Amino acid sequence: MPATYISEKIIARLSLYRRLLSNLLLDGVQNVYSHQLATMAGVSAAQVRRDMMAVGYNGTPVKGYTISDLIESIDRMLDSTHGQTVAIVGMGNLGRAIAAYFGNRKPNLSVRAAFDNDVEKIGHIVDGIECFHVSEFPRVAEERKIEVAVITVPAHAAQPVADLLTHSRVKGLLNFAPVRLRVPDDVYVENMDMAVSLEKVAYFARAGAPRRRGQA
Amino acid sequence: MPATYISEKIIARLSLYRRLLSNLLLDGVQNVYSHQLATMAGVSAAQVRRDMMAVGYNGTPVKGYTISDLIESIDRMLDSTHGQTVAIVGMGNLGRAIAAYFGNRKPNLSVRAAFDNDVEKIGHIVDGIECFHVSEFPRVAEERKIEVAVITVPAHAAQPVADLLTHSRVKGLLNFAPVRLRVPDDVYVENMDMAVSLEKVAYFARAGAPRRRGQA
DNA sequence: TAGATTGTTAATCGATTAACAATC
DNA sequence: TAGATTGTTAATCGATTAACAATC
Repeated sequence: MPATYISEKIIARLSLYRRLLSNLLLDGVQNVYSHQLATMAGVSAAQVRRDMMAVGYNGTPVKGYTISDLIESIDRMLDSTHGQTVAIVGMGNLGRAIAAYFGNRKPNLSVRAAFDNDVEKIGHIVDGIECFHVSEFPRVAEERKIEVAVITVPAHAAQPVADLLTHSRVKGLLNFAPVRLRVPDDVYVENMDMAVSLEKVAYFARAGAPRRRGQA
Repeated sequence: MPATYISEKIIARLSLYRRLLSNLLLDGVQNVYSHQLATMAGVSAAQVRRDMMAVGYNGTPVKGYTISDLIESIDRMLDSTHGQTVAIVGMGNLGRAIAAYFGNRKPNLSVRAAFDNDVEKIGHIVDGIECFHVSEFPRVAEERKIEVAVITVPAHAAQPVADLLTHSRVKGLLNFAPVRLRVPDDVYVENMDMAVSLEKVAYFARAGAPRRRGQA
């Protein structure tokens, strides 16, 4: 692993920190200490300080971290300079819910197209997002420079869809289908496996919640 | 940690194994080797063998694992003997999508009630699930023995809802709201943070997918 | 038998925390 | 200054894998 090795976990934490910091800023708070941010994020203060190191942002012993500057530093780390375009594939219940959730919230990471194989849905604009037939994906992906896709199709359709997407320019998938996708090495897949997650919750509701490391 | 310490990760893997094994069984496959299951689950063969130890199930060098017996062993580990009841709180787009997704699929873990604060929705049956006003949660939770809840309310409502649920008998939460919930120590929370996940995917789509340990 | 796979331990790996001199 | 917090290293922790005798 190179010196600049960035783990998946730190990226997740940075994304969370950024949201928490933005909310603080809206409340008029301007500085924050590592232990405050740690409490909000559910991690240890040492973890926060280490993450700040990774971001390359320095605080001061007296004022802690300046929130606005810190957000900028996280932006530099997480955000693409040119912006990224997201597509949602599968406009069933879940796909539409996610379209509503993500629809045009951030300029830097915006949902710009939806796809389905139901002819009824095609051509319509749902939550401000234009809907195409799946077969049009290669063309639209090229036009709109789609690099990231959310898969919300039924389980049996997920692998063929993933194949189609990765043959276009897609390099990242957020997969809600209860299937492990086979993709090329250079494609990143994050599985949102709701069935597995619910079973985990049910298990620990019964067996008792395990102590987590970060929570002293 | 006691000798019987069971981590969150192994529970997630067992849940995944079980689904994969069920699918194999439907295809008429009766036995499976550790390396086969490992490939399907995206983990190493050694990991699978260690997990089988944790489950207490023994295979044989010649036939590997007998799928039907293995599923039974996983059932014994993951499932409650008396069944568990799930509620969905927040019947917006996402809540309804999840209701449709989980609605009455498994007898052992069934969604038995939904809650919202919109008077329009109350009294209706959506996807076979009865909908109540949130204020009725304590009563209905007691009647239907609800131990697990899925939170799909807007961010600002999530903490008050979590407070209400944990004051009833709920011991496990699957939280879709982009908020870290404060809950008593004995309540387990699994966060499904879609915004964080999407940002992770966007980052690694750009930076290149990291090598994962399990994937040789 | 011969050979692939198993159960199981020891070694490895990576992430997290504890600790503390430096800092403002 | 006095005191709380920072950046940073070393120690700890837990999870994963490598390895191999035992097995069928």
